[in-house]
Amino acid sequence: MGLQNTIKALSDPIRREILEMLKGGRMAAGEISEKFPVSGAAISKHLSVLREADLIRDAREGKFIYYELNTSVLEEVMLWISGLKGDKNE
Amino acid sequence: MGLQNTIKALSDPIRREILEMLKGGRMAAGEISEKFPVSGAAISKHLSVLREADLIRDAREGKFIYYELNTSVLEEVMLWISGLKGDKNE
DNA sequence: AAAATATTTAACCAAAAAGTTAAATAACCT
DNA sequence: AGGTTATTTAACTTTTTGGTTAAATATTTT
Repeated sequence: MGLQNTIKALSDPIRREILEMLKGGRMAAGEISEKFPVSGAAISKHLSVLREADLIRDAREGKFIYYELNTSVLEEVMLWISGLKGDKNE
Repeated sequence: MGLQNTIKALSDPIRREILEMLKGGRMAAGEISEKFPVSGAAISKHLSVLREADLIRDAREGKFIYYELNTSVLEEVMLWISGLKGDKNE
């Protein structure tokens, strides 16, 4: 966990796009997967990177696993960047 | 260039540490290099990743090449994150 | 219980990233 | 000019990342 995991998770364009999709609300893994030209297995791995970074949370509902955005860990990134910029109001 | 390059550049811990060091003012490549347990060549490559992302600027002065922090491109990262968080005041 | 569906995990592969040492550049100093 | 210092570039190796297909797991449906 921590900043390193968060930024690493954000460093892939597919993962960022997944997060953007989830901004519109929770989605099942399959729904997410449909939008990308890569295999479901590849998306599943991206989802687990995002989950390990705590950028998303999952909830099984029957056959489906729903994913939803968790933005709380982004605060740490914002703070780090603000610190670098030397902002007064972190 | 763009968000992808910036975040990618930020995703390595050595590179982030370099940026933090430069917060204290410009430093020559060799000075930066001393602080890390990797070769000068490795640091030189990190510096070029950061330079290509425009996170640092370089200026030769005689034998030395000084690097300084450029935080302006971080704005884009902040905006992207803010957008994800759905912030009103971007 | 067997078949179908949704998703992950395993085993593997290729491309990218990060490291190394040695050679090339560039500027300074006798 | 020749030697030393600072730094980068080249060539190469190792590790990590992101992808694939096939098998495993979980759940629902028949």
